[in-house]
Amino acid sequence: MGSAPHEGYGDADWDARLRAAGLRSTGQRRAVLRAIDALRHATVDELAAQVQAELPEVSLSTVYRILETLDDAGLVTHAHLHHGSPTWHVVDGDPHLHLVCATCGRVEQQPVGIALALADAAREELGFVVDLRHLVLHGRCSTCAGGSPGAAPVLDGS
Amino acid sequence: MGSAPHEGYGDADWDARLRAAGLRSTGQRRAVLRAIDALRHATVDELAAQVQAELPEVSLSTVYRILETLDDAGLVTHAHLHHGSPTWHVVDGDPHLHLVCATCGRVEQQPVGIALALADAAREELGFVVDLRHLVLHGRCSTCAGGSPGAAPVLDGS
DNA sequence: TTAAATGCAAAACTTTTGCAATGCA
DNA sequence: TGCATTGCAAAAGTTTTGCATTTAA
Repeated sequence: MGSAPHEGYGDADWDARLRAAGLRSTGQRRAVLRAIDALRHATVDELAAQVQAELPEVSLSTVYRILETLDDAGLVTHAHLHHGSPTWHVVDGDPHLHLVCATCGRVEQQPVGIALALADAAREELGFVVDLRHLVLHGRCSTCAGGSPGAAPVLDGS
Repeated sequence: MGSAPHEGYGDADWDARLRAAGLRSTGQRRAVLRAIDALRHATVDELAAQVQAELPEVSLSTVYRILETLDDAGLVTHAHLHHGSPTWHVVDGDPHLHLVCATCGRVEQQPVGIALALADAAREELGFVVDLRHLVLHGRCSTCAGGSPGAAPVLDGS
């Protein structure tokens, strides 16, 4: 798998990845994969709407079942970026973490590099092996934080 | 800002903290605070069960409303440590982050110190102000990771 | 041909809301 | 007493499940 952030995938790619994972390549599964790829960070109902724009007869329960299957197979993954529904995205060659702004709700992706030192420290000091793909940083983006790059980190309270 | 991790609070403390926050001190609110303090990391239904062991007539909707009120007032907070329900805990003088083991499900708390460098880097390189109180590290604890402190961080895939 | 996947509907579960009764200040 | 809080029940929203039908291999 390549390492450029996002070349876009074609149906043939999804077909191949499904088969490589030992899964049947169905129209519904390819449509869900296309939807996740197109929407980047989407909830179940957003994905279902996108899929149903093409294939109206696809039911919501099918989308749930497909997501579970694809997650188990490692083709997609999800993170709990907001309250409620998890957010889904494609697993490609570039591990990344998510930054979620508590004010405007925007989600940014960043390469995991910024957190490698933390992962090393956790492993060496605590014996804890961090899965950086599931790392979510909550806080305020540069716009909402007032653009002052020197602001103190939010740290009061527990 | 006290630094002993957990001295335990009495009813008088909760009463005082509620009043200091401008809230009425009701039996139900104090019971919810005691339950959160006793259970450390608990979901709504676990808290409701704990509260109802003492005050059986307290309804689930009241627990939801109390948690929202206490969260707004800054007396408690919550994190999405697992799928589904958020996990609640008391806000005391010691900010901490959570380590969640994907294998055994255990939750550890750690002081935020280990992540200060990450917060600094995010602020300086990206202008993003991280709220360390909401930081959750998913991965494998020392027991489940096989105890080998040199294991590579989980980093394959997206 | 055959087991896996899907569509539909119902069930299960979680969280929120309306409103009358209660209780803190 | 007055208004915030609570209890109860119903509603709303989300996710799962059962089963007959369809479909990929």
